[in-house]
Amino acid sequence: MAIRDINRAHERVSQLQALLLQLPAGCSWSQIGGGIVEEILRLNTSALSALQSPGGGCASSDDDGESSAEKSKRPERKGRSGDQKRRRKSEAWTIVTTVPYEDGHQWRKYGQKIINNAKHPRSYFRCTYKEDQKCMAKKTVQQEDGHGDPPRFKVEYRNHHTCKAAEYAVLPFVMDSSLTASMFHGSGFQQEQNLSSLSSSSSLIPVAAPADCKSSSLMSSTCDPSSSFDMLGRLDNTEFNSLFQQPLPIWDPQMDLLMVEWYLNSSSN
DNA sequence: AAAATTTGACCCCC
DNA sequence: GGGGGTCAAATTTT
Repeated sequence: MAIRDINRAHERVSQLQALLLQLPAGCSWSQIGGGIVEEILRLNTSALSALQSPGGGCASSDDDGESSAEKSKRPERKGRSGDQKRRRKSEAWTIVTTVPYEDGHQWRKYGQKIINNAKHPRSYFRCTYKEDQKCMAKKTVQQEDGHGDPPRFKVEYRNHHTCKAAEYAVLPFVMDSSLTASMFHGSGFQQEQNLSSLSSSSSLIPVAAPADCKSSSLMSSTCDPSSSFDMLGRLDNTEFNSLFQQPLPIWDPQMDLLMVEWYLNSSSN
């Protein structure tokens, strides 16, 4: 479906934009690329709204007539004698996002399951480098019932990445809209000066926000309700402090995940 | 050919 | 038993 492809392109360009923001301030590549990215995002958005005008009832077509009469019996499964101590508590954390698959890490899907009271199946992913680097990170993705247009997904993570690739990963994420809006509008955060000061900071934290957050000056792309990735900015520790009224932990490869945890904790109140 | 996904079977545990 | 997580053969993609 064309709309899906455009949405996908939008996500990827947004990611590219996130990468560009990491370049040093005033870097000409960053500025040129930023302009290009902005234009692509604009084109995507207008193409999307053009395509979506004939109100297509995107009733999720549930094709269920799976007439699998015969199940080929698989050879016997080897007894699982190797019992590794798996009583690790294995802490898990979840986020809600419209971009569940692109989170800066590489994942390999290893299963999909229909869940009892859910309309959509749940997908299971593990880190691509599980084999060669013993990285035990996993995640689970499930689309929430209810919305259709910008579908929202619950992503549950287990185990932090230990692979080398985690060092370079960036995590743009989207979280609950009401929470985000209140954060960006409160706390006397000056919205006008952001882009320049943000891009000159040394250690930056990726932040993304949903469509209904209108303070688009944080980032160069504009907010559009039909896009799945509306706003993305980066904060240094000073800005983080004033925005969230909390000291910024030392940056490390897992910072993205720590930040998500903090968001979630502060929202459950 | 190699890597990733799909998909039903298997397994654990409530 | 059955819900849900995982395995791995078959299939698809690159």
